[in-house]
Amino acid sequence: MNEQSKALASQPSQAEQVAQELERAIHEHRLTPGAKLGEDEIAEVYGVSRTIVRAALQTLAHQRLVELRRNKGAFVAQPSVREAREVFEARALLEPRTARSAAERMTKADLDALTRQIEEEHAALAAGDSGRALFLSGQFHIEIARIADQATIAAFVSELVSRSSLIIALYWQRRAALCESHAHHALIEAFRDRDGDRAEDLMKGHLLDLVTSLDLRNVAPMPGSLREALGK
Amino acid sequence: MNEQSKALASQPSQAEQVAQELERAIHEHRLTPGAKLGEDEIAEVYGVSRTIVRAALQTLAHQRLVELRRNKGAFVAQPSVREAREVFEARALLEPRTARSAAERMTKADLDALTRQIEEEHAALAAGDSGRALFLSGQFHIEIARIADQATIAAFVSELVSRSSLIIALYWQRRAALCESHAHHALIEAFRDRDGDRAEDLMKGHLLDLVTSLDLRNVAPMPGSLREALGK
DNA sequence: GAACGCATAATCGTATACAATACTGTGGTG
DNA sequence: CACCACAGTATTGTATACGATTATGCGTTC
Repeated sequence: MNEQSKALASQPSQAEQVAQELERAIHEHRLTPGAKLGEDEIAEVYGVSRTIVRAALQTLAHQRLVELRRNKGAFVAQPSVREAREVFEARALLEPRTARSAAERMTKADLDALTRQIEEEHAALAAGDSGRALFLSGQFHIEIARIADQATIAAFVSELVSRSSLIIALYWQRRAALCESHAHHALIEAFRDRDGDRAEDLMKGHLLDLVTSLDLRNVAPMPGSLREALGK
Repeated sequence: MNEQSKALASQPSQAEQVAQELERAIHEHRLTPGAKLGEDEIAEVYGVSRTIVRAALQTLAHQRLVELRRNKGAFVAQPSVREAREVFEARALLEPRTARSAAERMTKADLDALTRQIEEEHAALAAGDSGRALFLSGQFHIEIARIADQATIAAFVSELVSRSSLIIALYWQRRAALCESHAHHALIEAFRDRDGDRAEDLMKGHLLDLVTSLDLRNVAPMPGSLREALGK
C-alpha cells in the first residue's frame, strides 16, 4: 500500500495532506462536532498507515479542531458555550485592528483577489453549496490578516476562524445566512477607499453581529457517519 | 526500558512530559536557538522511544518553538527579525485589553499569587539564576490572561511569551535586566486598585519598552551541546 | 593541492507488531 | 426482570524494524 506514495506525494508530507482533507471536511460541516475519528478507518480511507493519521490528528488537536481523549480516540471538537464566547472575544481583539492595517496597505491586486473571493462565495451560496460558502467566508477573514502582512496574527485568526466554523455548526440559529455577505461587501468598500477607521469599525460590528446571531444557551450534538462524510 | 513507565508516569502522557521538559529548557535558555534536537539523543536521555519524542517535537513545532526541517531533523527555532516584530505586534493587540479585564475581576487570592510570583522572580534574579527569572517573568503575563478568565487568549499569550523568550535570546541587548520588574510592580499596583484603564496603559507601555529594548537589526546564532543543556 | 565522486555512516520517515486499555455482549444470579 | 461478572473484541499507546534521504570521509583525478 505504498506503491503511489513514492510517486511524488511526499513533498507536502502525507500527514499534512490528511490533516488538510480532514480540516476541510470539518469546515464544510461534512464532519460534525462529536464525530469519532477512528485511526484505522481514516488510515484505510486515505491509504496510509496509522502513523500518518496520528500525526495529522495531533496537528488538528493543536488547532483545537479535534479533541484527543486518552485511550478513547479522536473526536471532532464540540466547543462549549464558554469557549464560543472566548473565541469571539479573541477575534474582537485581533481582527478589527488588523483590518485597519490591511486597509492601509491594501494593493490593487489584493483588492481584486478579495473581490474575486466574495464572488466565489456568492456563487457557492447560489449553487446551494452552503458548506463551501461558509468555508470561503472564513477565508475572507484570513486573507485580510495576510494582507495586513502579519503572518503570526494570520495564523491565530486562521485557527479562530476554524473554531468559529465548529461554533456555527453547534450554535447557529438559522436566519439570514447571507447577512455576512453584506458585511464583507461593506468592508471591501472601506478597503477600496483606504479607510482604516471605517474598516476597523466595520470589522468590529461584523464580529458583533456574528456572535449575536448565535444562540449561546443550549447544545445540539450530532453523530454522523465518517466514511460517508469523507466522500469515499 | 519501560520498567518505570508503567509505574504511574502515564497520566499526563509521556510525550507531554518530554515536551514540557524541552520547553522549559528553551525558556531558560539552556537550549539556544539553532540547537539540533536529535530524536535518538532525546529518546535516550528520557528513556523513551522515538515515537514519543516525535510527538513532543511536533507539539513544540506547533508552538513555533522548534522548527521541523524535512529529512534534516528538529532545531530550536530562530525567529527572524520580522517574526520578532510580529510577535510583539500580536502581544500588543492581546495583552493590554486582557490586563484591563484582569484588573476588573482580580480577586485577593489572584493578587497574592501574582505578588508571590514577582517575589520569586526577584529571588531568582538575586540568586543569579537569570534563566529562571526570565521564565517567571513570562509566567506573569500568562497568569494575567488566566485571571482575566480567557483560556483561549491565555493559550495565545502563552505561545507568544514562549516565542518572546527565543526572541530575547537572539536580540536582547544587555542592559537593565530588571526594568521589567518595575513594570510588573506598577501593574500589580494598578491591579490592587482595580484600575483597568491604568493596567491597560501600563501593559501597553511595558510591551513597548520590551520591544524597544531589543536590537532588531542583526542576528547571532549559537550552537551548544544538547545533552549538556538538558542536565543529564 | 584542490575538487569531484563514490562509499559509508548517521538520521529521519513510515510501516508494522505487540502490549495495554476500553468497549460489547453474553451468561448467570439475586 | 434488572443487575453484575466475565470473556471476547476492538481500538488505542508504544516500541521496533526497515527503507529513504542526507551528511561525511576518503580516495582518485586533473
